[in-house]
Amino acid sequence: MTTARARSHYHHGDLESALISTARKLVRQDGAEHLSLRQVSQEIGVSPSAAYHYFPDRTSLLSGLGFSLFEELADFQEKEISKIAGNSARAARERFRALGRTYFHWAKKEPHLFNLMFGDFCSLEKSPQNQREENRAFINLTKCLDELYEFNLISDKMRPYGELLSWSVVHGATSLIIGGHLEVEDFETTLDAVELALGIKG
Amino acid sequence: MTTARARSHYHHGDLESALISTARKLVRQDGAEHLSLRQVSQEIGVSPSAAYHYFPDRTSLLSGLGFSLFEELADFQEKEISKIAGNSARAARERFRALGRTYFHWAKKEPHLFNLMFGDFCSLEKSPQNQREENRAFINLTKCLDELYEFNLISDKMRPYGELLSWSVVHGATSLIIGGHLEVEDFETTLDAVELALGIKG
DNA sequence: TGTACATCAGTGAACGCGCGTTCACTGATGTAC
DNA sequence: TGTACATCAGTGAACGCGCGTTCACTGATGTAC
Repeated sequence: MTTARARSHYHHGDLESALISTARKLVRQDGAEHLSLRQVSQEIGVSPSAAYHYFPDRTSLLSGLGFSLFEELADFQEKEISKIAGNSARAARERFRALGRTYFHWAKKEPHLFNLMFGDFCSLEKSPQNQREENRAFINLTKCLDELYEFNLISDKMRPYGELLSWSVVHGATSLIIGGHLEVEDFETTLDAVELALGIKG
Repeated sequence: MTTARARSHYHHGDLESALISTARKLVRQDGAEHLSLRQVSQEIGVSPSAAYHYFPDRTSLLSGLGFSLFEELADFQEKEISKIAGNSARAARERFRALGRTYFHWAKKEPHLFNLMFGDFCSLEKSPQNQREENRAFINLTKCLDELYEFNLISDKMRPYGELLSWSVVHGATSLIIGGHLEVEDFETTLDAVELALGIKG
């Protein structure tokens, strides 16, 4: 970006990604509903109309940001998972919990961004891109459950419900906690409950 | 309202509740972020400043609406539950599922309202009133789980997780479905999973 | 290597808008005597 | 029962604002010859 910017004062060089990252910064602070194109442009130091070369309107900038956030979450999860090495049952269990924890921690750290991804379902049209990134996270979950299953840590009866149950519980607890309806401590208890439910422990 | 309105053309008679119910109507259509006091006033046929006798600002009107929505949801759940009579294990199970279903159906029918209650966590300050109404729904859940427990339908091991697990799963699946990340059919599967998890069936 | 020119990526002024909120006001109400 | 008056619940004009979006434009770039 520094080099790109050095090219010229007139041409920004990488405005599209600057728009996304500045939008990220502002949504992070104020929430998606307060994002304005003018504010984004001003922050970058570019005229208000420049953005229209990249996004037809405000909504599609938010969509673009949404996509990049799904990427970001998946990256974050994969990075954390990869820290837990080993082919043991123990490691598999830890990876499973890590998967849930990273989801929660990310949301807890960035509630406004989380809300853009999952809360403002109406302003965010469901693009095929988002679908794809979501699948990436979903595939990670499936891999993790398969691994547990191979170690006989999930009962046959429960395995088919693995993805749906895990994602719903983790997402639900996360939402309710950042919404102030449950306590932070409840998250680990919830993970315990899922493990018990799947037969992983107990 | 008709009689109250008939009193006079100048004095509305019941403006406070008219503000809430009109706000409800508009949020229902357009989402909370698009609610404007001017629009609400205009809809009622009252000057834009009249609302300030009842709500100090836009945000507190939304809070007021939020409170009334928690009431509404609890009412709806209680009404549906009460349709299922009987002191049998079977009835208890049906009441449990009904509790989850009403939550989901309500959200599915009114996604914008649901989003105001649970999604826009940032704009809605957590009033003691909301707390109370939420408790009402929570108490219904506890009663239902206790009943199942008395019929030996929940294992000792899982009973302590009952509320947390049920609420998280139901809330999570609901959010993900109205957000377009899961399919409508997944909701019943999710309920099956919770029942299996708690030991209610299987 | 130098130049003409199409294309790209910005500018900046202007549009019309609806918004939240304030203020001094006034019409209606109901109560005390 | 009638009247004076404090209180309540509205009015409507005005404020200043930031917004999304459009448009004709221009400066920079890079490519073909």
